[in-house]
Amino acid sequence: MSKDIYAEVLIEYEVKSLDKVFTYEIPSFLLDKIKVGMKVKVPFNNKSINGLVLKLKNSCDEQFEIKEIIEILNEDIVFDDEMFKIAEKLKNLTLCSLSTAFKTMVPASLKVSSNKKSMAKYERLLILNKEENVIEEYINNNKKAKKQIELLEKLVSNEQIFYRDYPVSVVKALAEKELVTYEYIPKYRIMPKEKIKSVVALTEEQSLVINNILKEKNKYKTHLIYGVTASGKTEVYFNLIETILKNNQTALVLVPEITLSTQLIKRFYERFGNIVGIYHSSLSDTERYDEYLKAYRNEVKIMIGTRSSVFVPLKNLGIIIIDEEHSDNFKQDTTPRYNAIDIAKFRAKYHSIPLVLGSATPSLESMAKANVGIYSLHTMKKRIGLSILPEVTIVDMAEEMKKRNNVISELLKNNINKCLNANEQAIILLNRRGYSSFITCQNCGYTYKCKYCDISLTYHKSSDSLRCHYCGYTVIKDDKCPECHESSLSFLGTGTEKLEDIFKKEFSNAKILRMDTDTTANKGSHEKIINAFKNHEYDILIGTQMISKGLDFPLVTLVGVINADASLNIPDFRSSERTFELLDQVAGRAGRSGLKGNVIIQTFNPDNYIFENVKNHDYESFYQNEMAIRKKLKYPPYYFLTSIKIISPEYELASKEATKVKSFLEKNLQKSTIILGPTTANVFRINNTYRFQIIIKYQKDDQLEKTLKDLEQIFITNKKVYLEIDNNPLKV
DNA sequence: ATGCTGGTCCAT
DNA sequence: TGGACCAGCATG
Repeated sequence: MSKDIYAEVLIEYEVKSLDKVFTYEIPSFLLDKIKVGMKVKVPFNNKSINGLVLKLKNSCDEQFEIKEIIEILNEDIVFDDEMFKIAEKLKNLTLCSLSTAFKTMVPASLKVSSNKKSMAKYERLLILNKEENVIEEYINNNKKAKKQIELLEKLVSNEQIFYRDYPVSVVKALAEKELVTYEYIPKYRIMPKEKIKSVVALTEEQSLVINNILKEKNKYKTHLIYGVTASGKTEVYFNLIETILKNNQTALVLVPEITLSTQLIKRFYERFGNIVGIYHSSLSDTERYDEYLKAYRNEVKIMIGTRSSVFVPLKNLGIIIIDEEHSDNFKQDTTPRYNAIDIAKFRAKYHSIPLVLGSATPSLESMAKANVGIYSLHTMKKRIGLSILPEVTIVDMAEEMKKRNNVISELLKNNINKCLNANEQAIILLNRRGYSSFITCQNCGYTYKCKYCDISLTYHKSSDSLRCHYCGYTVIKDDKCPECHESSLSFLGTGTEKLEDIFKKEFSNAKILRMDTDTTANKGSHEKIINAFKNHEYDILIGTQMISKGLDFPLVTLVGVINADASLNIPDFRSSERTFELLDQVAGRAGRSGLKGNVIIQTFNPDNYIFENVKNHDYESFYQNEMAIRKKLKYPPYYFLTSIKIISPEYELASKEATKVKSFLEKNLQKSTIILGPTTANVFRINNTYRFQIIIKYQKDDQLEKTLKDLEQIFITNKKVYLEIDNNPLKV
């Protein structure tokens, strides 16, 4: 048999025009070393660049000059068959280049490993450096050094002590005598020394779900766990994973956002110890790389992470769990626009294992699939422990306006006061950050708008500036209207920042805390705010949707929603679904520890059907109502969507090309497919580029994939017009 | 993506 | 006539 002396190499440049393979010769000194899936350095266009070996072959009938591979780059990770197939899948789902697909799947530092470790996120854990009898002896001989002895005794009794827990002098003294030393431990991996055994007795409901899923643990199947809040989904996950581990398999757990899941992660550590890995975007590059490698080397058996961890190469995968499956965060909103759930399905299929989706408010798509039997549905209706569902009241703000209660209704005000008097806590939701959402001149009607985008600027009082929430463009506010030079600028639309001011005036004796993207910009500030509120250092927490999820504050008995219309009026067919979910979630923050909870929702549209459903905590009715609307309007889950944006810095060009795209689609897609547009996109101008949008609605169209690929091909050479194709977009 | 080619244009 | 500049092209 002749040796494979040629290699097909994928070039690392992420451009569509280079989305093909180039053949290289393998030099003799690398002949038996190069394998498919390795990173190599190759000469390309008079430069030496990185590439990935896709295939080996022993002949090459091509007529051009063939160059030699220079060297092998990183041998830590060699892509296996599954990774190749995932990359291919990702490419087909999102129409990205293969190179982009691979880059998306691996941590950034896989390029070339820079071995410098940042210690920033590490803690120094003290450990005893001598036999216990030596320590005892030291303790007996040095009775005066109280702090030192206290430290040593704690260590002897297996307590966790960190370098920072004691004065430097104390630790140094002991370290110099070589009695203690320390090791660096990644902060996020600090866990209690004792694992907590599974002591929790399962409810009947929980056991049933577990058994039903495990019955089919050796085949691909998507399971939807529809479990109301506090029904004990986590315990179900734990039990599933325990069984999988016993089988020598591994588990992948996806969560929407790591900052909201610290509680869950802690419980995982307590339960499973150091076989748990964490993977998300706020780890440093090195840390991400480490975690990735640990999974690859089968050193961690459970990986918890956000969207991108769906690509982590766990060995012998046995189950994939996606918690809060309805979350938008599983879909990436930059290219490649993939949905982690789709990738999870692909991997589950590849391994013939179960995929478990869990939520208290499943996405309509998932629930619809469960209802027609594509997913198997597991329902958990019973709440565990003390928590009782709070009472929800809807307030008609039109009525309140007549009484001149512009922001805070009488009912909300009374309830806040009641809450404060009882020394309990309140959460106030306002889904709009900044001070006021726009500034208009009362004299001439001038409104501040972004220079580059088609968006009104939001006023931020703390910096006395106006900011574009799309591109970040910032200007300082003038004292007078820049148009007519009158002092008639007025602040319209209330944001969290203004609300904080209003609350501070209205409830002057209460301690008020605000949480939104502006107050959580710094690392760790998110946790700080949560902890401060949990410790009852504050009475009222004001925030955007950030405060609606996953948080558990036992003393919160009141939840107020200032303006439910803010999210309801977003021009998107999913806005009702998002609002229901948001309100249901935030309502769940009230009364979690046996205290009775109250939820007050203010709206100008009290007749909207979703409020009735929110009031009764009635997901099923909401589902029925919303499904009827989706059916009528031909939206998902009844139809699939694809969005195509045609983007150009030249208005005329964008418009013209958009029309051409439309006729191309009409020519090539099936008759049953609906093509809408082109219309100007939701935000027509962003960063000085104009965007038109075409929406494709279809139930089944065999021509779609090919047509979209052809369309991309046509635009490859067009440097002035850019296409943005989004299959199954979450936001239209 | 990016280095190379070959053309245009203009000052020397 | 040489060089600055740029669009178009090929990259193994």
